[in-house]
Amino acid sequence: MPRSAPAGTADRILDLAERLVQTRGFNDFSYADIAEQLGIRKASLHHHFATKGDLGRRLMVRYHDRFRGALAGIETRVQAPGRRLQAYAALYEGVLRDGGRMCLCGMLAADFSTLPKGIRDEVRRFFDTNERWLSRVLSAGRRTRALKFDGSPEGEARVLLDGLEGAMLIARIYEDPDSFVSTARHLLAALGIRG
Amino acid sequence: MPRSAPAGTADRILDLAERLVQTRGFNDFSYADIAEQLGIRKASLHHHFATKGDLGRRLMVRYHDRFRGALAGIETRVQAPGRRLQAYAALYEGVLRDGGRMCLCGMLAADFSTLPKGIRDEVRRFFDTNERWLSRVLSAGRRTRALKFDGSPEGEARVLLDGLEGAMLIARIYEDPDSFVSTARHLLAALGIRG
DNA sequence: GTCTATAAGATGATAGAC
DNA sequence: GTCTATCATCTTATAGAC
Repeated sequence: MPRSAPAGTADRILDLAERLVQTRGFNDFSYADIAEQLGIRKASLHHHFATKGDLGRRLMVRYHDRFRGALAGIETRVQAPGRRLQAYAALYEGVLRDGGRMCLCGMLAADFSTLPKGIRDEVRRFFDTNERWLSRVLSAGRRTRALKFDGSPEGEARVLLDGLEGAMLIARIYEDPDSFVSTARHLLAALGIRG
Repeated sequence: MPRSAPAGTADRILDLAERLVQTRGFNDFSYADIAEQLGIRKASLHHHFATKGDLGRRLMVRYHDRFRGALAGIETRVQAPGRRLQAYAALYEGVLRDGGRMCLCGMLAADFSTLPKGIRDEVRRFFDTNERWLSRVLSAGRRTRALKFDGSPEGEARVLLDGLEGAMLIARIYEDPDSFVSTARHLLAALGIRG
């Protein structure tokens, strides 16, 4: 397990790109934006990420990995299915409150038709991961009667995912994170989870 | 009430721009795209819409007007609150099935931070209209016990709006309109509406 | 209302020196 | 690994003829 020390230029580039994609979209930031904020020249960025498609794909992979880590962390720290879903929603809330960011993959979903194929595949995989995780939590929760819902866990997982992404999307334009929290609470309450 | 005859160049421009924004986003289409599809030169477009911001704003106003018309149409044709909400969801479904389009305003919500102020205001107004309409239907529906929900009509309206927008956003990347329909059904079922 | 011509700026990307 | 210099291309927008 080498390196994790002074962050590395590549990671600092990804940090800046991540924020830019989350707030402006994939096509509405440029190498010039990153170069300026990093205090480096545009040409140097190409040494770390040959093309913008490259940058985007590796950005997605890192985000996906981190998100998987966050989900694993929830499973370690939190046991009750209802609390796990609350912690899940809190992940989204944190992103939204951090500078009015959109979920990286929600933003890329909007940009989808203009993305290089490699990035598209990663975006789908991200949502697959989320849906599977939610399905498992929902399924286990219903088995122990901690959660209640009709229909398939997969369908219910999609309702949650759709609702949280949409709530984020719209709360952003009103600069009103509380609106997101309200919808999240409604969605969880429908499963029998009390705030 | 003059004119509605041969569509007019301005309206044909808006038709093309509308589809482009809904599929690619506001910053990812150009005057060149429209000029090509319309068989006209780029410079001629500026005669009808001086700037791209102009085009976007007038696009929003037209979309908002039409949507208001569609909502009024539902109120005329459909009486039961549950059916009205089904008809409302069907509006979204129609857009999604028409070439995998995103709701115009959902797309502009993603583009929000890069939009000219005039367009931003129109996008917010659009969502305001939707939320008010939904609130009224929900409120009336609960009064007659046709619909059931806890909390405020406004909060419930936002849950519906968020859910439908998010369901559209994600169904698009899987090219799976049925996924949207599934989430829409779940959301309506939670209000006591049976398909 | 549409055209040609043109402008000024941004974009992602490359070559080659240090 | 970063730099300067350069590139072709695309972007919105304008001037002025027809």
